[in-house]
Amino acid sequence: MSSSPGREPRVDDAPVLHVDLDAFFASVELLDDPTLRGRPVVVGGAGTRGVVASATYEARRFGVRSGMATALARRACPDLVVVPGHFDRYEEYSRRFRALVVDLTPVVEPLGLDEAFADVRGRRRLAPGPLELARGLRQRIRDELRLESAVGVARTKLFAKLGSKRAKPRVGPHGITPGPGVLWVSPQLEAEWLETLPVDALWGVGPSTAAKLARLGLRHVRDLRGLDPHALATKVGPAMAGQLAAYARGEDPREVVADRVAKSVGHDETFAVSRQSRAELHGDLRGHAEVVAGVLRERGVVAHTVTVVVRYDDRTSVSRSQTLDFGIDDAGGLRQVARALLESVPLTQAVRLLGLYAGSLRPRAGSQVQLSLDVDAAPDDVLSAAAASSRQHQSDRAGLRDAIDEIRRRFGRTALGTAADLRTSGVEPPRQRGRTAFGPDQESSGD
DNA sequence: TCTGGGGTCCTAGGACCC
DNA sequence: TCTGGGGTCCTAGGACCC
Repeated sequence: MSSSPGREPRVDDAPVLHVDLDAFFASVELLDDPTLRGRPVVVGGAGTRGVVASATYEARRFGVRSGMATALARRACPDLVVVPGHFDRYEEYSRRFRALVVDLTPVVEPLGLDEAFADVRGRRRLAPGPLELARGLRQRIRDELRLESAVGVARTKLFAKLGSKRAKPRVGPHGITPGPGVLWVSPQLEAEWLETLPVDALWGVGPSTAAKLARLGLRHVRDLRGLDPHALATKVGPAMAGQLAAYARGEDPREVVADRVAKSVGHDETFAVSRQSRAELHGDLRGHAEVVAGVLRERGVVAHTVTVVVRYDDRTSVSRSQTLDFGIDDAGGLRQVARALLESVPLTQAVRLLGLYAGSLRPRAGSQVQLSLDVDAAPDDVLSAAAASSRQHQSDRAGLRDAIDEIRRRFGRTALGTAADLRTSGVEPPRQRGRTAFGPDQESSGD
Protein backbone atom coordinates (compact mmCIF):
# COMPACT_ATOMS: atom_id res chain seq x y z
CA MET A 1 0.00 0.00 0.00
CA SER A 2 0.96 3.63 -0.21
CA SER A 3 1.69 3.63 3.49
CA SER A 4 4.58 1.21 3.19
CA PRO A 5 7.34 2.63 5.38
CA GLY A 6 10.08 2.32 2.78
CA ARG A 7 8.32 4.56 0.31
CA GLU A 8 9.64 8.07 -0.14
CA PRO A 9 7.43 11.03 -1.00
CA ARG A 10 7.49 12.83 -4.31
CA VAL A 11 7.92 16.57 -4.53
CA ASP A 12 4.19 17.13 -4.86
CA ASP A 13 3.51 15.10 -1.72
CA ALA A 14 5.90 17.13 0.42
CA PRO A 15 7.00 20.33 -1.32
CA VAL A 16 7.92 22.34 1.78
CA LEU A 17 11.25 22.09 3.57
CA HIS A 18 12.00 23.76 6.86
CA VAL A 19 15.71 23.97 7.60
CA ASP A 20 16.88 24.87 11.08
CA LEU A 21 20.50 25.24 12.15
CA ASP A 22 21.33 23.59 15.48
CA ALA A 23 22.28 25.93 18.33
CA PHE A 24 23.31 28.46 15.71
CA PHE A 25 25.01 31.33 17.57
CA ALA A 26 26.70 28.98 20.01
CA SER A 27 27.90 26.71 17.19
CA VAL A 28 29.50 29.64 15.37
CA GLU A 29 31.30 30.56 18.59
CA LEU A 30 32.65 27.01 18.82
CA LEU A 31 33.95 27.24 15.27
CA ASP A 32 35.71 30.50 16.06
CA ASP A 33 37.10 29.21 19.36
CA PRO A 34 37.58 25.44 19.36
CA THR A 35 38.73 25.48 22.98
CA LEU A 36 35.04 25.87 23.85
CA ARG A 37 34.21 22.46 22.40
CA GLY A 38 32.66 20.04 24.83
CA ARG A 39 31.93 22.73 27.38
CA PRO A 40 28.51 24.10 28.26
CA VAL A 41 28.39 27.35 26.32
CA VAL A 42 25.74 29.98 25.82
CA VAL A 43 25.66 33.18 23.81
CA GLY A 44 23.90 35.91 25.66
CA GLY A 45 24.03 38.89 27.92
CA ALA A 46 26.23 38.48 30.96
CA GLY A 47 24.64 41.24 33.03
CA THR A 48 21.84 40.94 35.53
CA ARG A 49 19.33 41.55 32.76
CA GLY A 50 20.99 39.30 30.21
CA VAL A 51 19.22 36.36 28.63
CA VAL A 52 20.43 33.29 26.79
CA ALA A 53 20.20 33.70 23.03
CA SER A 54 21.61 30.30 22.12
CA ALA A 55 22.86 27.30 24.07
CA THR A 56 24.99 24.29 23.13
CA TYR A 57 23.54 20.87 23.79
CA GLU A 58 26.06 20.44 26.58
CA ALA A 59 24.48 23.45 28.29
CA ARG A 60 20.97 22.20 27.57
CA ARG A 61 21.71 19.05 29.54
CA PHE A 62 21.57 21.28 32.60
CA GLY A 63 18.18 22.62 31.65
CA VAL A 64 19.58 25.77 30.09
CA ARG A 65 17.35 27.08 27.28
CA SER A 66 17.30 30.11 25.06
CA GLY A 67 15.23 32.94 26.45
CA MET A 68 16.24 32.03 29.97
CA ALA A 69 17.78 34.71 32.17
CA THR A 70 21.54 34.24 32.16
CA ALA A 71 21.59 34.46 35.95
CA LEU A 72 19.24 31.50 36.15
CA ALA A 73 21.24 29.58 33.58
CA ARG A 74 24.40 30.08 35.65
CA ARG A 75 22.62 28.77 38.68
CA ALA A 76 21.49 25.70 36.76
CA CYS A 77 24.97 25.14 35.34
CA PRO A 78 27.82 26.54 37.46
CA ASP A 79 30.48 25.82 34.81
CA LEU A 80 28.52 27.67 32.14
CA VAL A 81 30.60 29.69 29.70
CA VAL A 82 28.77 32.87 28.75
CA VAL A 83 29.99 34.39 25.50
CA PRO A 84 28.86 37.79 24.20
CA GLY A 85 27.31 37.68 20.74
CA HIS A 86 29.30 38.35 17.57
CA PHE A 87 26.50 39.26 15.26
CA ASP A 88 28.63 40.11 12.27
CA ARG A 89 29.84 36.52 12.29
CA TYR A 90 26.30 35.18 12.57
CA GLU A 91 25.20 37.40 9.69
CA GLU A 92 27.99 36.07 7.57
CA TYR A 93 27.19 32.44 8.31
CA SER A 94 23.52 33.21 7.78
CA ARG A 95 24.21 34.60 4.31
CA ARG A 96 26.17 31.49 3.39
CA PHE A 97 23.42 29.30 4.80
CA ARG A 98 20.74 31.04 2.75
CA ALA A 99 22.89 30.79 -0.35
CA LEU A 100 23.00 27.01 0.04
CA VAL A 101 19.21 26.84 0.36
CA VAL A 102 18.72 29.12 -2.63
CA ASP A 103 20.93 26.75 -4.57
CA LEU A 104 18.11 24.22 -4.19
CA THR A 105 15.27 26.52 -5.15
CA PRO A 106 14.78 30.26 -5.44
CA VAL A 107 11.59 30.05 -3.38
CA VAL A 108 13.21 30.51 0.03
CA GLU A 109 11.75 32.37 2.99
CA PRO A 110 14.22 32.99 5.81
CA LEU A 111 12.98 33.13 9.39
CA GLY A 112 15.51 34.90 11.50
CA LEU A 113 19.16 34.15 10.84
CA ASP A 114 19.12 30.41 11.33
CA GLU A 115 15.98 29.05 9.72
CA ALA A 116 14.39 29.00 6.30
CA PHE A 117 11.42 27.55 4.50
CA ALA A 118 11.97 26.35 0.97
CA ASP A 119 9.38 25.35 -1.61
CA VAL A 120 10.90 22.76 -3.94
CA ARG A 121 7.97 22.37 -6.34
CA GLY A 122 10.13 23.87 -9.04
CA ARG A 123 12.39 20.80 -8.74
CA ARG A 124 9.55 18.47 -9.71
CA ARG A 125 11.08 17.53 -13.04
CA LEU A 126 14.62 17.26 -11.86
CA ALA A 127 14.51 13.91 -10.28
CA PRO A 128 15.36 13.39 -6.67
CA GLY A 129 12.53 13.50 -4.20
CA PRO A 130 12.35 16.06 -1.42
CA LEU A 131 14.02 13.77 1.12
CA GLU A 132 17.05 13.38 -1.07
CA LEU A 133 17.13 17.16 -1.59
CA ALA A 134 16.94 17.66 2.17
CA ARG A 135 19.71 15.16 2.87
CA GLY A 136 21.91 16.76 0.25
CA LEU A 137 21.33 20.21 1.68
CA ARG A 138 22.12 19.04 5.17
CA GLN A 139 25.34 17.47 3.96
CA ARG A 140 26.40 20.67 2.21
CA ILE A 141 25.69 22.68 5.37
CA ARG A 142 27.90 20.27 7.26
CA ASP A 143 30.69 20.19 4.64
CA GLU A 144 30.78 23.84 3.70
CA LEU A 145 29.73 25.60 6.91
CA ARG A 146 30.70 22.95 9.46
CA LEU A 147 27.28 23.42 11.06
CA GLU A 148 24.65 20.85 11.96
CA SER A 149 21.03 21.28 10.96
CA ALA A 150 17.67 19.58 10.90
CA VAL A 151 15.18 19.54 8.05
CA GLY A 152 11.44 18.92 8.17
CA VAL A 153 9.85 17.85 4.89
CA ALA A 154 6.10 18.17 4.60
CA ARG A 155 2.98 19.23 2.74
CA THR A 156 2.72 22.53 4.61
CA LYS A 157 4.82 25.03 6.50
CA LEU A 158 3.25 24.05 9.81
CA PHE A 159 4.21 20.39 9.52
CA ALA A 160 7.61 21.14 8.01
CA LYS A 161 8.45 23.27 11.03
CA LEU A 162 7.19 20.69 13.48
CA GLY A 163 9.18 18.14 11.51
CA SER A 164 12.50 19.93 11.76
CA LYS A 165 11.99 20.27 15.48
CA ARG A 166 11.47 16.53 15.82
CA ALA A 167 14.48 15.85 13.61
CA LYS A 168 16.85 17.56 16.04
CA PRO A 169 18.94 15.86 18.70
CA ARG A 170 17.13 15.24 21.95
CA VAL A 171 18.68 16.23 25.18
CA GLY A 172 17.97 14.65 28.52
CA PRO A 173 19.70 14.71 31.87
CA HIS A 174 21.56 11.53 30.93
CA GLY A 175 22.80 12.48 27.54
CA ILE A 176 22.17 13.64 24.03
CA THR A 177 20.37 11.39 21.57
CA PRO A 178 20.97 12.21 17.94
CA GLY A 179 17.88 12.91 15.87
CA PRO A 180 17.23 11.68 12.34
CA GLY A 181 18.35 15.03 10.89
CA VAL A 182 15.76 14.82 8.14
CA LEU A 183 12.15 13.96 8.89
CA TRP A 184 9.29 13.51 6.46
CA VAL A 185 5.94 14.29 8.01
CA SER A 186 3.89 11.60 6.26
CA PRO A 187 0.09 11.65 6.25
CA GLN A 188 0.23 9.06 9.02
CA LEU A 189 2.47 11.30 11.11
CA GLU A 190 0.27 14.32 10.43
CA ALA A 191 -2.75 12.43 11.73
CA GLU A 192 -0.86 11.27 14.80
CA TRP A 193 0.36 14.75 15.63
CA LEU A 194 -3.08 16.26 15.20
CA GLU A 195 -4.30 13.81 17.84
CA THR A 196 -1.51 14.28 20.35
CA LEU A 197 0.01 17.77 20.13
CA PRO A 198 -0.82 20.44 22.72
CA VAL A 199 -2.23 23.70 21.37
CA ASP A 200 0.92 25.65 22.09
CA ALA A 201 2.81 23.54 19.58
CA LEU A 202 0.93 25.49 16.90
CA TRP A 203 2.43 28.52 15.20
CA GLY A 204 1.12 31.68 16.79
CA VAL A 205 -0.03 30.10 20.05
CA GLY A 206 2.08 31.42 22.88
CA PRO A 207 1.52 31.57 26.62
CA SER A 208 -1.31 34.11 26.46
CA THR A 209 -3.39 32.34 23.82
CA ALA A 210 -2.69 28.94 25.36
CA ALA A 211 -4.03 30.24 28.68
CA LYS A 212 -7.18 31.60 27.01
CA LEU A 213 -7.76 28.28 25.31
CA ALA A 214 -7.13 26.37 28.53
CA ARG A 215 -9.85 28.41 30.21
CA LEU A 216 -12.16 27.11 27.51
CA GLY A 217 -11.02 23.57 28.22
CA LEU A 218 -9.01 23.43 24.98
CA ARG A 219 -5.58 21.95 25.62
CA HIS A 220 -4.86 19.81 22.58
CA VAL A 221 -5.05 20.49 18.89
CA ARG A 222 -7.74 17.80 18.64
CA ASP A 223 -9.95 19.84 20.99
CA LEU A 224 -10.09 22.62 18.41
CA ARG A 225 -11.57 20.42 15.73
CA GLY A 226 -15.18 21.13 14.85
CA LEU A 227 -15.38 24.15 17.11
CA ASP A 228 -17.70 26.98 16.11
CA PRO A 229 -15.29 29.57 14.68
CA HIS A 230 -17.55 32.48 15.64
CA ALA A 231 -17.61 31.41 19.26
CA LEU A 232 -13.85 31.00 19.23
CA ALA A 233 -13.41 34.39 17.56
CA THR A 234 -15.02 36.18 20.47
CA LYS A 235 -12.22 34.83 22.68
CA VAL A 236 -9.13 35.01 20.49
CA GLY A 237 -10.13 37.30 17.62
CA PRO A 238 -11.24 36.40 14.12
CA ALA A 239 -7.80 35.99 12.61
CA MET A 240 -6.52 33.65 15.30
CA ALA A 241 -9.80 31.71 15.30
CA GLY A 242 -9.60 31.11 11.57
CA GLN A 243 -5.97 30.09 11.79
CA LEU A 244 -6.60 27.66 14.64
CA ALA A 245 -9.54 26.12 12.84
CA ALA A 246 -7.41 25.53 9.76
CA TYR A 247 -4.53 24.04 11.74
CA ALA A 248 -6.91 21.74 13.60
CA ARG A 249 -8.02 20.33 10.25
CA GLY A 250 -4.38 19.84 9.32
CA GLU A 251 -4.47 22.68 6.83
CA ASP A 252 -2.10 25.63 6.52
CA PRO A 253 -2.80 28.14 3.77
CA ARG A 254 0.50 29.98 4.18
CA GLU A 255 2.73 29.93 1.13
CA VAL A 256 6.49 30.07 1.16
CA VAL A 257 7.16 33.68 0.16
CA ALA A 258 10.55 34.60 -1.21
CA ASP A 259 11.99 38.12 -1.20
CA ARG A 260 10.03 39.53 1.67
CA VAL A 261 11.07 43.11 2.28
CA ALA A 262 11.46 44.48 5.77
CA LYS A 263 8.58 46.67 6.94
CA SER A 264 10.38 48.29 9.81
CA VAL A 265 13.79 48.64 11.36
CA GLY A 266 14.55 49.63 14.87
CA HIS A 267 16.93 49.54 17.73
CA ASP A 268 16.30 49.21 21.40
CA GLU A 269 18.32 48.76 24.51
CA THR A 270 17.55 47.38 27.92
CA PHE A 271 19.65 49.30 30.39
CA ALA A 272 21.73 47.45 32.95
CA VAL A 273 20.60 50.15 35.37
CA SER A 274 17.24 51.73 34.66
CA ARG A 275 17.25 55.31 33.49
CA GLN A 276 15.99 57.81 36.00
CA SER A 277 15.70 61.00 33.98
CA ARG A 278 14.47 62.29 30.69
CA ALA A 279 17.84 63.87 30.02
CA GLU A 280 19.55 60.47 30.03
CA LEU A 281 16.95 59.11 27.62
CA HIS A 282 17.44 62.04 25.27
CA GLY A 283 21.11 61.18 25.23
CA ASP A 284 20.32 57.54 24.47
CA LEU A 285 18.19 58.55 21.50
CA ARG A 286 21.27 59.94 19.83
CA GLY A 287 22.90 56.53 19.60
CA HIS A 288 19.65 54.82 18.69
CA ALA A 289 19.08 57.26 15.84
CA GLU A 290 22.58 56.66 14.50
CA VAL A 291 22.02 52.92 14.44
CA VAL A 292 18.60 53.10 12.78
CA ALA A 293 19.68 55.71 10.23
CA GLY A 294 22.66 53.55 9.35
CA VAL A 295 20.43 50.59 8.56
CA LEU A 296 17.98 52.71 6.59
CA ARG A 297 20.74 54.09 4.39
CA GLU A 298 22.40 50.72 3.99
CA ARG A 299 19.12 49.37 2.66
CA GLY A 300 18.35 52.40 0.53
CA VAL A 301 15.03 53.13 2.18
CA VAL A 302 13.45 56.08 3.93
CA ALA A 303 11.01 55.88 6.83
CA HIS A 304 7.69 57.69 6.99
CA THR A 305 6.79 56.63 10.52
CA VAL A 306 8.86 57.07 13.66
CA THR A 307 8.00 55.28 16.89
CA VAL A 308 9.46 55.63 20.36
CA VAL A 309 8.86 52.92 22.95
CA VAL A 310 9.54 53.15 26.65
CA ARG A 311 9.35 50.15 28.95
CA TYR A 312 9.14 50.89 32.64
CA ASP A 313 10.54 48.87 35.49
CA ASP A 314 7.20 47.13 35.97
CA ARG A 315 7.60 45.94 32.35
CA THR A 316 4.60 47.83 31.04
CA SER A 317 5.30 49.77 27.87
CA VAL A 318 4.07 52.89 26.17
CA SER A 319 4.70 53.97 22.61
CA ARG A 320 4.32 57.18 20.67
CA SER A 321 4.48 57.34 16.91
CA GLN A 322 4.18 59.89 14.17
CA THR A 323 3.65 59.44 10.48
CA LEU A 324 5.36 62.00 8.27
CA ASP A 325 4.48 63.03 4.78
CA PHE A 326 8.14 62.94 3.85
CA GLY A 327 10.74 60.24 4.33
CA ILE A 328 13.76 60.34 6.63
CA ASP A 329 16.95 58.32 6.70
CA ASP A 330 19.27 60.62 8.61
CA ALA A 331 20.13 60.43 12.28
CA GLY A 332 19.49 64.10 12.93
CA GLY A 333 15.95 64.08 11.61
CA LEU A 334 15.15 60.79 13.27
CA ARG A 335 16.46 62.08 16.54
CA GLN A 336 14.47 65.29 16.40
CA VAL A 337 11.18 63.52 15.80
CA ALA A 338 12.02 60.89 18.41
CA ARG A 339 12.89 63.49 21.00
CA ALA A 340 9.62 65.31 20.46
CA LEU A 341 7.76 62.00 20.80
CA LEU A 342 9.68 61.11 23.94
CA GLU A 343 8.57 64.38 25.51
CA SER A 344 4.99 63.14 25.44
CA VAL A 345 5.83 59.95 27.32
CA PRO A 346 5.06 60.25 31.02
CA LEU A 347 8.01 59.31 33.19
CA THR A 348 6.21 57.94 36.20
CA GLN A 349 8.70 55.16 36.86
CA ALA A 350 12.29 54.30 36.06
CA VAL A 351 12.80 53.16 32.48
CA ARG A 352 14.40 49.81 31.68
CA LEU A 353 14.16 49.95 27.88
CA LEU A 354 14.15 52.65 25.24
CA GLY A 355 13.39 51.80 21.63
CA LEU A 356 13.38 53.76 18.39
CA TYR A 357 11.71 52.24 15.35
CA ALA A 358 11.30 53.39 11.77
CA GLY A 359 8.38 52.13 9.74
CA SER A 360 6.39 52.78 6.55
CA LEU A 361 9.60 52.20 4.65
CA ARG A 362 9.82 53.16 1.02
CA PRO A 363 12.67 52.99 -1.48
CA ARG A 364 14.70 56.16 -1.26
CA ALA A 365 14.94 56.43 -5.03
CA GLY A 366 11.17 56.47 -5.38
CA SER A 367 10.84 59.11 -2.69
CA GLN A 368 13.33 61.36 -4.37
CA VAL A 369 11.50 61.13 -7.67
CA GLN A 370 8.33 62.15 -5.92
CA LEU A 371 9.93 65.07 -4.19
CA SER A 372 11.74 66.35 -7.24
CA LEU A 373 8.50 66.18 -9.20
CA ASP A 374 7.07 68.40 -6.52
CA VAL A 375 9.65 71.06 -6.91
CA ASP A 376 10.43 70.95 -10.55
CA ALA A 377 10.42 69.08 -13.81
CA ALA A 378 12.73 66.08 -13.89
CA PRO A 379 16.28 67.35 -13.74
CA ASP A 380 18.19 66.42 -16.88
CA ASP A 381 21.55 67.88 -16.13
CA VAL A 382 23.81 68.14 -13.12
CA LEU A 383 22.94 71.70 -12.30
CA SER A 384 19.25 71.23 -12.16
CA ALA A 385 19.74 67.96 -10.30
CA ALA A 386 21.76 69.76 -7.68
CA ALA A 387 19.17 72.49 -7.48
CA ALA A 388 16.40 69.97 -7.05
CA SER A 389 18.36 68.20 -4.37
CA SER A 390 18.94 71.38 -2.48
CA ARG A 391 15.30 72.32 -2.65
CA GLN A 392 14.41 68.84 -1.49
CA HIS A 393 16.53 69.27 1.60
CA GLN A 394 14.85 72.58 2.25
CA SER A 395 11.46 71.02 1.97
CA ASP A 396 12.50 68.10 4.20
CA ARG A 397 13.60 70.52 6.85
CA ALA A 398 10.35 72.41 6.60
CA GLY A 399 8.54 69.11 6.83
CA LEU A 400 10.48 68.20 9.93
CA ARG A 401 9.54 71.46 11.60
CA ASP A 402 5.91 70.87 10.69
CA ALA A 403 6.09 67.35 12.08
CA ILE A 404 7.50 68.53 15.36
CA ASP A 405 4.88 71.25 15.57
CA GLU A 406 2.28 68.59 14.98
CA ILE A 407 3.63 66.50 17.85
CA ARG A 408 3.54 69.53 20.11
CA ARG A 409 -0.03 70.22 19.07
CA ARG A 410 -1.13 66.67 19.79
CA PHE A 411 0.73 66.18 23.00
CA GLY A 412 0.56 69.64 24.45
CA ARG A 413 2.79 72.17 26.06
CA THR A 414 5.05 69.63 27.67
CA ALA A 415 6.31 68.58 24.28
CA LEU A 416 6.52 72.18 23.18
CA GLY A 417 8.51 73.30 26.16
CA THR A 418 11.28 70.79 25.93
CA ALA A 419 11.35 70.49 22.22
CA ALA A 420 12.69 74.00 22.32
CA ASP A 421 15.68 72.99 24.37
CA LEU A 422 16.61 70.41 21.78
CA ARG A 423 18.78 73.16 20.38
CA THR A 424 21.03 72.75 23.36
CA SER A 425 21.72 69.41 21.76
CA GLY A 426 21.72 67.10 24.74
CA VAL A 427 23.55 69.47 27.05
CA GLU A 428 20.79 69.67 29.53
CA PRO A 429 20.88 71.05 33.01
CA PRO A 430 21.41 68.52 35.77
CA ARG A 431 18.19 67.38 37.29
CA GLN A 432 17.30 66.40 40.77
CA ARG A 433 16.95 62.72 41.35
CA GLY A 434 13.90 61.14 42.81
CA ARG A 435 10.44 62.48 42.62
CA THR A 436 11.20 65.63 40.75
CA ALA A 437 12.74 63.71 37.94
CA PHE A 438 9.56 61.72 37.59
CA GLY A 439 6.83 64.15 38.37
CA PRO A 440 4.47 63.96 35.44
CA ASP A 441 4.56 67.17 33.42
CA GLN A 442 6.36 69.17 36.00
CA GLU A 443 9.95 68.69 35.01
CA SER A 444 9.80 69.84 31.44
CA SER A 445 7.39 72.69 31.92
CA GLY A 446 10.04 74.47 33.88
CA ASP A 447 12.55 74.35 31.06
C1' DT B 1 15.95 34.16 38.35
C1' DC B 2 13.11 37.37 36.38
C1' DT B 3 13.29 37.54 31.59
C1' DG B 4 17.41 40.64 24.91
C1' DG B 5 17.05 42.50 20.43
C1' DG B 6 15.65 41.72 15.83
C1' DG B 7 11.25 41.73 13.78
C1' DT B 8 5.80 40.52 12.09
C1' DC B 9 0.94 40.59 12.60
C1' DC B 10 -3.59 41.65 14.79
C1' DT B 11 -7.05 44.57 17.12
C1' DA B 12 -9.66 48.49 18.42
C1' DG B 13 -10.91 53.16 18.28
C1' DG B 14 -11.01 57.59 16.08
C1' DA B 15 -10.61 60.66 12.03
C1' DC B 16 -11.95 61.39 7.62
C1' DC B 17 -14.08 60.61 3.10
C1' DC B 18 -17.80 59.16 0.16
C1' DT C 1 -31.20 68.42 9.94
C1' DC C 2 -30.03 64.11 11.34
C1' DT C 3 -28.42 59.56 10.51
C1' DG C 4 -25.86 55.50 8.53
C1' DG C 5 -22.47 52.43 6.64
C1' DG C 6 -18.20 51.20 4.29
C1' DG C 7 -13.35 51.98 3.41
C1' DT C 8 -8.86 53.65 4.63
C1' DC C 9 -5.37 55.63 7.38
C1' DC C 10 -3.28 56.51 11.81
C1' DT C 11 -2.21 55.45 16.63
C1' DA C 12 -1.50 52.54 20.77
C1' DG C 13 -1.04 48.26 22.67
C1' DG C 14 -0.24 43.39 22.78
C1' DA C 15 1.04 38.63 21.27
C1' DC C 16 4.17 36.08 18.96
C1' DC C 17 8.32 34.42 16.26
C1' DC C 18 13.61 33.47 16.26
